[in-house]
Amino acid sequence: MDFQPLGLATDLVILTVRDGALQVLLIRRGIAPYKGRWALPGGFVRPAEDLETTARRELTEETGLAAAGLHLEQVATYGAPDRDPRGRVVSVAYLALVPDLPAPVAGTDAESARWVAAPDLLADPARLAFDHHRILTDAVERARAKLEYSPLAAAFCPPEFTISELRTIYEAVWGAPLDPRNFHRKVTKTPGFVDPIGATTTRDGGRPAQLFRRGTAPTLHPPMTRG
Amino acid sequence: MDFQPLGLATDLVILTVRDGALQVLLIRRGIAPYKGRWALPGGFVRPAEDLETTARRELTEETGLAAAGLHLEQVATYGAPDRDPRGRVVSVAYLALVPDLPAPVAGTDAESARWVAAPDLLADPARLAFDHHRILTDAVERARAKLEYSPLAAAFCPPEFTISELRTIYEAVWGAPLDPRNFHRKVTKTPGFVDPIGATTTRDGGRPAQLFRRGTAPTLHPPMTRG
DNA sequence: TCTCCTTGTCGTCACTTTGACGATAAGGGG
DNA sequence: CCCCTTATCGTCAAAGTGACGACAAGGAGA
Repeated sequence: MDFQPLGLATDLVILTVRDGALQVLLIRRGIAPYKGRWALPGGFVRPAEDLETTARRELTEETGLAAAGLHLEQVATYGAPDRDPRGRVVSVAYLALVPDLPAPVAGTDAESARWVAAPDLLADPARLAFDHHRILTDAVERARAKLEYSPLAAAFCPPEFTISELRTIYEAVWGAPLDPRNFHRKVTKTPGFVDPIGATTTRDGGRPAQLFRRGTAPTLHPPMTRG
Repeated sequence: MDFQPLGLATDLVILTVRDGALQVLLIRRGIAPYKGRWALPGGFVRPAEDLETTARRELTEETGLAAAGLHLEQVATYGAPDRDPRGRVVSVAYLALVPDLPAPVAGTDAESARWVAAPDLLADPARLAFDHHRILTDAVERARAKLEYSPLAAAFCPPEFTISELRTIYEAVWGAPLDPRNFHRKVTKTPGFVDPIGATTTRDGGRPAQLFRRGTAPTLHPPMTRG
């Protein structure tokens, strides 16, 4: 066996859609290195703790949300020898998708945790600590790709949602407007994407809209088309 | 910092297409645990060695192939606390796609390294050591998905190949026959998938076939359709 | 050499899906 | 009650797909 001085951590890319924009949860680092800089939330894996358990624990700690129902998936692992100046730290990155709920950044003071618009971060490779810009880039690309072939956009929505609300998610994540009529047709005709709940809502104004729940299909056939 | 007794390893899923079938390179374990069982090739990450460097080094060691031009990508990281009875070992899995070349399992004796048909392995969760069945499952699914939206099938081929040879790759990886005429139309009409080399070959028998090289498109629009 | 066999490549045709966009439905606010 | 907003349905042409016929161009064997 080959044990060496090595830290194992997970970093979280927690995405939500607020005010029609894709946002990432960042924390301001209180200690060196990169003290005072914004970074992805993360932490070390405890002995005998599974990687996903670590990620889910941190997700709860940072957002105050019950992590049980939230979507969480592994994205990639980053292990460049010099990625952390303190020593060898290998980080497993996870992507979490959370709905835009009332109590977002609970449990931490507002100074040190914030939602930040993803496009701004992606445009500036130097704004985040460590290699977190790369992690964020990979995670956002993963999310964008997943919206194409999975019904995962619903993970950004409350349990019951309208087609328009779902479209808002796609537009925010993909960063491009979609035709409401074609989107409606596509979503309702793709088997297993959404199931009508039988009720309507007027919370978006205008004509009352049907409410839907996420369907059971693991993948969409045919997929949604980007660009 | 939080250093704990921890091993960091990489495991390789090296895929090729031989005799029209998708095959995986396995090695027979010479030491406990799982002594005598078949397993994915892998090894520990050296101090100050990048993860991908480790993977590429092992790819060369196991196959005898110059790893420079081979496709190698990270798949996922497996870190269940009990996945290795010797202690906590976290493994980063990589997927390699190699062409069916004359000197496949060089540098090792034939007893301890072998190409094995992937479908057989996938069908029997108990045949591989550790959690390697899960790793293999994830890696093969990744490969199958990538053939849909990327020109990666060419990584299984020699630099110059015919459309039929490419179709053989798809059929082997997806495990289903494809219509030669529709496949030909699709491949040649998808921009950036393949570029004609201007020469022909009769190595497949029958009418001479155009030779192609892999195109430059990173993704296929529209994608190839499975099932 | 000629015929047949094998594989490669081009076409056709019906059907589905997509993108663009007009039109109508059904609430709420003045 | 009119108008504004959003929801939802419909239409139509263009593009893509699946099924399959037909011909091209080599090699093998009679």
